[in-house]
Amino acid sequence: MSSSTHATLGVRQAQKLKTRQALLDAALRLLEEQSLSSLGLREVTRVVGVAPAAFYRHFRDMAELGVALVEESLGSLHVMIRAVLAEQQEAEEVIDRSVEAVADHVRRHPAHVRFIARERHGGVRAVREAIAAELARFGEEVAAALAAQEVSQGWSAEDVRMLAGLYVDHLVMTASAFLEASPEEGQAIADTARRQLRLISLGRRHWRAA
Amino acid sequence: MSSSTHATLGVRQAQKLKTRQALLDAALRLLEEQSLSSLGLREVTRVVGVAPAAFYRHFRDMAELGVALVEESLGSLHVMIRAVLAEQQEAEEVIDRSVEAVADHVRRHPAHVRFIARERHGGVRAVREAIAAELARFGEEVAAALAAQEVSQGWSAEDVRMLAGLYVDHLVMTASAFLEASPEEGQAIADTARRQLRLISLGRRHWRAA
DNA sequence: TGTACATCAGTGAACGCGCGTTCACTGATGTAC
DNA sequence: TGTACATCAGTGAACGCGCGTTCACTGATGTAC
Repeated sequence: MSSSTHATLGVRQAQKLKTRQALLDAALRLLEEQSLSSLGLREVTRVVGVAPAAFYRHFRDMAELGVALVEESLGSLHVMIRAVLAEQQEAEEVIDRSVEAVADHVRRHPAHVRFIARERHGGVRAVREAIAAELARFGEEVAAALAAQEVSQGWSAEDVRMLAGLYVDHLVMTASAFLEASPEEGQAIADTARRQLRLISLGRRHWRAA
Repeated sequence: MSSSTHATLGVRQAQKLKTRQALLDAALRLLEEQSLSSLGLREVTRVVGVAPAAFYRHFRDMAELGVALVEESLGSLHVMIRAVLAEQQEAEEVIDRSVEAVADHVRRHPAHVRFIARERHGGVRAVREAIAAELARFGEEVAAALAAQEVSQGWSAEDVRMLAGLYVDHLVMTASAFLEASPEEGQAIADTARRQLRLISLGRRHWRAA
């Protein structure tokens, strides 16, 4: 049942999807050491083991492959964020849980995280825009969750959005900090991230009460 | 007196410096539309109007030119940060002044800001490391300034550093937000940035008093 | 001040190489009857 | 079930092009006397 998608697709389409995924995987791997605007189509097909021309059966160019990678990369992050937001807990617990979830996500999908950090301001417009649009959606989602909390009573929608933005930016910064850190440094980064979130949480509780 | 550096250098060295600067300027201009790892040496020399081989009289490769650009780009930012830190004012004024200074800096040096945002997590290790080292120095400087303020009495050195890190990250995020925004959007970004800093400032005043 | 030699920033031609893209093709899979 | 034809993912050869790097060079600038 879990492979029903492929089962109903027929051999030909299933094989096509497999090649497409292999291209995405190979590109993601190669992107750990370079940026999208310098990644060549031939490099990718060489790793996969298909002819260069086969690339065009799946993507118009590397920018289009990059946009597909954005969806893949932020899809998994999206799942993680929703899981954390869904839990209803004490502020302190939410902070610990969030930092843990980010660390875990980076451990599990380092290449995805690196890709997003690298291409968020990278040289390929279509990819930058896809990332910006997706992160804006995260912001809206976080804002909706924050608005539903008691602490946000009396907050303007705009203030909630500014706080959500602060959280999303902090999330991305923390994730990319974990990425470049050794396991020992990871502890220090987690610690700093928790304290930063605690300070923001404090500011939140005293907002407009100051 | 302002051109004494060149005057004492002799015609030959002065001319060499001029070409070097022309290479840096051309590279910075080309980097608005692509990333360092895809920028070619021939592209740069073509814009400057010198032979490709002349490049090697100034830099070993594009990575070395990139590191030189980091120094140039963060040098001007450094001046701006020090100016803001030097002013002793009310919290509210410091916030307004900071956001204004960042907006102004982006207006004046958009290519420098774009370069730093793009290559901070870009595909060239030496450049990433140069940026990280320079931003860490900013962090130390901000931490020292924060530690000297009344509000920080009783704060541990590590807590001051974590707050400084939050400010530096926020600075970079805000600068790159300004960069991608139209003038009208710029107002909204400035407004959001001010409120975020106000919230952080609130959290700071209630730290360990909660 | 003038002369003879040294330095060296920039030249221009040459090289081998990998790139993106095109094209007619092949042969396994899919479809109609 | 079997047959005849259509589809189309992947092939492999070919192309023109711009790349980074090398090299011996040139001629203006610098230096020693």
